[in-house]
Amino acid sequence: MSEQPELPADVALMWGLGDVTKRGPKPSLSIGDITSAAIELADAEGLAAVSMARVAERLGNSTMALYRHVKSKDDLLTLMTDAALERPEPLPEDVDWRTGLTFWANGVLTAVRRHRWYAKLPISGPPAGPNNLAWFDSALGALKDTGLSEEGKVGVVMGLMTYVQGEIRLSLDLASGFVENPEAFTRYGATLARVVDPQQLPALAQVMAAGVFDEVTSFDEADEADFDFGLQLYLDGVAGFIDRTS
Amino acid sequence: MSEQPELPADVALMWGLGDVTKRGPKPSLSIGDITSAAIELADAEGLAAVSMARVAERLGNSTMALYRHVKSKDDLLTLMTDAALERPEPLPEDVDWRTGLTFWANGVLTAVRRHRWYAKLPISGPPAGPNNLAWFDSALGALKDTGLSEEGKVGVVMGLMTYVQGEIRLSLDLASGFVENPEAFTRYGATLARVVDPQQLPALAQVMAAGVFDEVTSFDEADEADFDFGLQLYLDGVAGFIDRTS
DNA sequence: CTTTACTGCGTATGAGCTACGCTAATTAGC
DNA sequence: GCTAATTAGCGTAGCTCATACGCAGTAAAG
Repeated sequence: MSEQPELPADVALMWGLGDVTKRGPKPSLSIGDITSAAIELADAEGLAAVSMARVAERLGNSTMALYRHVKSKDDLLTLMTDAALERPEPLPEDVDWRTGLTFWANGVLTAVRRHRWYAKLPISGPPAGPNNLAWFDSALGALKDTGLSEEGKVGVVMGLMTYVQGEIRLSLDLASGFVENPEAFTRYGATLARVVDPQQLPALAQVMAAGVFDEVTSFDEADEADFDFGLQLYLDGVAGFIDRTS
Repeated sequence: MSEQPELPADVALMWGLGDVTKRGPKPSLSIGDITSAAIELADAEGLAAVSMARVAERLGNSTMALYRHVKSKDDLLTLMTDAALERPEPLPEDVDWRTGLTFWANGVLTAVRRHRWYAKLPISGPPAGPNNLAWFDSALGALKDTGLSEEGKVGVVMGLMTYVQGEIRLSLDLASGFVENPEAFTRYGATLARVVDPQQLPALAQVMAAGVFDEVTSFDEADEADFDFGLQLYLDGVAGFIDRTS
């Protein structure tokens, strides 16, 4: 009745819209419990540690019990991608779109940084989970007073999401690469020096000669600055777009 | 002698700078053979099909033979990330930086699109393989005549890489999500309608009311347009940056 | 009280990565 | 040419995983 069957199964799960039947034993597990346990495990020991057995163990249940609530492991991973985002902090009142989007982008970044495994999960479709949509809405809301068409707003937000996505992925991948093998970073300048032939890669050689890769940056700082630099460039572009279309 | 031991093992592998010893049987496999076989397999059947056993089978060798050339499966995946990029097409002569970077960005996109699994592989460190560095050099070269400092160039290119990375990942993830489960896309508008509460997500509801999600776009086209839209916004920002600093 | 639907779980299967050690090939040094 | 050193290929086996299947117990429905 209240539930048409049109919703994809995983979307229904994320919104907690399963069929509510009353027979049988009370479930001792909820999807939320399972998802949280999986997230805690991933936070603590990395995504590789998330096996159905380990998650079940953490919940004091058997491995196969999980399959009563979740169709497959991939299903669980999808749930994790939405749950990990949590709800966005509401935008500050009465700020211009640029401040709003900067706030938003930094919010996404810090939300995701709490879960270093996030970037390793594939995105299986357009945003559909409650948290993902809340973030989507929040970014669109920041463009409220720009006079852009709805389609224009979506384009701007998509581009921003793409940039932030890229930054997240790069940043998190590099961060875990750093933990695994710091040498690759601290010795980066030296490595390039061994390997780059100025004849073949002249522009790169020139950058190296200027000493740009010499300083062993603390990496987290460098990253933050790069993110903001690229973000502001993108927002400059958006500003031009808004001027042009209004 | 000619090889200091300073290079990380995987970088040495990518550049073909292993120690050259002469004793023992002639290897019947080269690292290049293994990498190519793995890439062909991934192209044909997806990344999940790339197991050490399948790769070995394709080469007519036993599984364990591979481990004489490659430290682990992760090692092999790292090699694949560099090899899959191939060499960049040289930039057209005498074009301005903007045309150059647009050409470059589209080049990356098409190179990577040949390998749909690319986005699923983690980036373990800063660009160090021969192909990665060639792309890096190519982008830096496009900024040759801008008067930017070397550091400024690196910043601009990093931002661009980040954007393109994000686009690649999103685009490829969504594409494979589409193959797997087209409904999630064709029914996206309907799904949102079921799930979005206009009170809680007003900006999103407004976009939906404007019908932006109604047309079932052919998806590939939509994607291409989005990429270019965001790219041009970013380059607008870069143009401003160049003006400001010269 | 019986039927029904549903939860939890034990078992088993098959696939995957890789440590270990053996065999055979090839070259270095004499 | 002969011996020792070194290395490639590979068979076996151990471990971890995801998950199909079916059984047993439980709570609501009739």
